[in-house]
Amino acid sequence: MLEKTFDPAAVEPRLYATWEASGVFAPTDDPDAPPFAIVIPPPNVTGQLHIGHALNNTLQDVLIRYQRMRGRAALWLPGTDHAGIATQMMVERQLAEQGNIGRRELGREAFIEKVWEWKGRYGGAIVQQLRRLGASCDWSRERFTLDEGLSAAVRKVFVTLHKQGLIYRAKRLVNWQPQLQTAVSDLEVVNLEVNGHMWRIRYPIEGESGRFIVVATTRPETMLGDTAVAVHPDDERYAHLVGKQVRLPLADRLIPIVADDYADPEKGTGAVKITPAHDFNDFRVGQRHDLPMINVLTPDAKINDEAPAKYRGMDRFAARKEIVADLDDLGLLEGVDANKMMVPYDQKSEMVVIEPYLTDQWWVDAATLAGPAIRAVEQGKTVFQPKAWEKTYFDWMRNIEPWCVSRQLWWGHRIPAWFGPDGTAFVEETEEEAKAAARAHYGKDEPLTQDEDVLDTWFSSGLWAFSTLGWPNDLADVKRFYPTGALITGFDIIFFWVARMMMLGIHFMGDVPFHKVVVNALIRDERGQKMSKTKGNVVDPLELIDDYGADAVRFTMAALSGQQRSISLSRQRIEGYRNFGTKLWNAARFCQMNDCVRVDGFDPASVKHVQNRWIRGEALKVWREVTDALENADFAEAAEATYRFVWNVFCDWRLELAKPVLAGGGAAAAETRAMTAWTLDLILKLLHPIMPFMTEELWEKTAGAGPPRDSMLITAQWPDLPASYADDAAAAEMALVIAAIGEGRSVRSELNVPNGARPALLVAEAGPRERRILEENNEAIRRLLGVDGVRFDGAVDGGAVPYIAEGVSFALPVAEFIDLAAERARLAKETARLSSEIERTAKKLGNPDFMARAPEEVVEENRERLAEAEAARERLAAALKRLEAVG
RNA sequence: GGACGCGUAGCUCAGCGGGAGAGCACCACGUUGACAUCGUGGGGGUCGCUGGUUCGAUCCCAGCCGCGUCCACCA
Repeated sequence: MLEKTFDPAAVEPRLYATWEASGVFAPTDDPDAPPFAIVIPPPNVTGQLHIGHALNNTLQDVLIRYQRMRGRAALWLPGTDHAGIATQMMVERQLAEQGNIGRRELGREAFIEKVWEWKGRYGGAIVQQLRRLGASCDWSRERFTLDEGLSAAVRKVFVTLHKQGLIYRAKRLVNWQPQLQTAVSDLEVVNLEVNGHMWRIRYPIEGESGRFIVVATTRPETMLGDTAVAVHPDDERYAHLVGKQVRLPLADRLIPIVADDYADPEKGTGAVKITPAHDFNDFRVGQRHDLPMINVLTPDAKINDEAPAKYRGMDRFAARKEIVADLDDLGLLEGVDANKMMVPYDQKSEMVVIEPYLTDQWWVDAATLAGPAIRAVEQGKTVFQPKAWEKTYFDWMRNIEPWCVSRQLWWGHRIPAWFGPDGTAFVEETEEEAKAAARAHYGKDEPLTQDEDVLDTWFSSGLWAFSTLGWPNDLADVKRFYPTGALITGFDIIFFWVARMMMLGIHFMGDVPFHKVVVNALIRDERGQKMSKTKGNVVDPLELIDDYGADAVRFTMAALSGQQRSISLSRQRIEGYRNFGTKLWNAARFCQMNDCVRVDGFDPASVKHVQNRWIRGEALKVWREVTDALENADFAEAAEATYRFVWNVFCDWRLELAKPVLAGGGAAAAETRAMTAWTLDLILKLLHPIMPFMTEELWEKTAGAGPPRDSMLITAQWPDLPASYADDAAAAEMALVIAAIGEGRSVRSELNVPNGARPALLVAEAGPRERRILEENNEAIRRLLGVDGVRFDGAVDGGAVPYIAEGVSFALPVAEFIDLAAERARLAKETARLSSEIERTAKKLGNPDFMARAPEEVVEENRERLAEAEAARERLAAALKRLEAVG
């Protein structure tokens, strides 16, 4: 006998261990099985499972479990990302906390060793957490972006792109993170609004004592690097000054006034200081006018030696204050205004102001790679779901900028470039090849030094769809599983990751990395607030799993996944889905108590009893719904369809109506038992992708009775139901009995068969109307409930109204008779409603325009509606009359 | 500044040309019964506002109001 409730804490770890040990997570070896692969969006190796992972990985697991049951060679390839910046920072922080020497003192090799040590000890916690969620990843193929194989892929891609001219080295402005002292990509910068100032500064015009040109700036310290002042060529106010020079205050340098379209007469004073080394727009102006580029900052954003001695070594913000004060002293500060402005911050910390900074970096020609990636989506080779994300993808791809891929970090893939004594770069996969290339170049051996920098983490992630499959060394899995079936990910990494995988996948594999991108929403708290540590509203999925079990969490994730923009998560919701699991568990318990055991060779096509024919048709319906939903990666629909079927069809009606039949015994009961067991089995299969633990447990618990199970549920075959299961006649008859019974009050739950008691049909309240309905449908009910005779015996002691059938007695204890006044009011209201409906519909059918232009089926529908409403009104009128007679 | 999306029951959301739905919450009744409950019934909505198209608009179009997100840039 099943326990009263399912105990996730005890069952889930046991089942997971069984699955994992049995090797079912690996794709089948069957060469005829069509392949279906998903690569996991690799979580940071430093990461902890958060609610977004729970959503994302639940959906992947649902899909892969479904495909596995469908008989595909289903591969879910897991792994983690080395997450250059995040990991390096974490280990550095830890070193600092432990009072160890810093990274630079430690030296590169020793530091990297420390990071590996850290990874060995703490890294990969998240892959254990994924197991708790039930993720059926093929752990035997787990990958890490810094694995040797993936590193080989990175080197090969980098070198190939370089030889194709798609990677190059250039000195340009980059987004510089001064705290880490590395370049970051545009995507790693976030612009935040802050209350700042705009200072207006007088630049004295050379040779015209006492005359100034006033420029406005929000970053006065950058003036030390000014190399021009620009005005608009058509700006008459300044036309006479173009070509003259100003003496740059404090720096005491002469710089020209140039005419350039960039200067906007409407903005500020119309004259703009040009600092090519510290501003992206100014950089372009500088290039156009061939201006010098003077960098005035050190890598940690202090003023450098290009500046007057006074400011050297000062932090950029301290220098700002000082410079403003000095300008004021010189009478060169015209004014200062409060100014709301957007300031670039480091996206990770949102604390460190990013500085445009002039450095040598490696760049990927993203615009060239983007072309085919755009076309692939235009042609539908890869589709986004929801489709609206394609526009986001196109907008970004069509305006893509070169991608800065070098990072001045230590933890990551070292750039495979070696420099000769004259600075010539030799980009090769190995040092030997670089040496050979250098020898060919110089005509003799020269000492080479490898580039100190590493690659952007997203460079290796961009290869994930094929590097994890063994490319470039072992192509067997690449041939089998590439392109993958679907990518399921959050919209926040469409640019970071999806776009790069598209570009690199198409370029190197000649085909898209995945046919479908399922984009899921951001999860918020129950009040719609973004979860954040500072707000303290972060929901820990592991805690939820502790409290409700993984199945409930998974079901919640699937059910909410349909929401496209954001998902509001509340515990109440999870609780509701946990209750759903309990409902199913108890339905199974009921089946067990009533000996609903699977029968060898049972064929649902052969069932005779109308209840069994009906549930067969309902089963076909839900099977279709769930299968279609999963084929379309519509997880919410799959969840809802099973929910409705299990609760509202199977439990509410099927099991309730089966009770008298089961109690009646004989062939009808036997058939009903077998059909019930078959239906339960179907439910377990349909629900397994979403609720793997409970369904597997029930599968196992029901294995003892009936024919032996030949496999675990996880590898059971997804059913394939014949269309012939649809039985319209049975559906119609059952609709009748449901309507008849359902119109009475409190009937449904009362169709219970207490243990050891005589089977009884208990109706709490049987008013005149219920009695009438039961009488009128006596014949149908008799047949459908599978009893030989049903007789209505009238009230007993103001309490019970027994039905006596052959061998079965149904008692209808009447707690209270219906409040006749209320019932009369209800009927009157309903009659009024019907009247208005009849009036409206009749009017519509009398409208010549409607008759002329509405589609035939709509007209027909309206005719039917009219007829139904009229019939219903008549019935009600009669009922009302009878009621009045009773009253 | 550009783009995308969203305003439907108290809450979270489905629906998207042919007489508005679900879950939760709420109220009432029942519950020795497979059910950490469960069941039955009920209240509650001019489907953001204003126009337009249509025989017919919650649904399509335009404008407005409110909210959210992304991108760009602000000397």
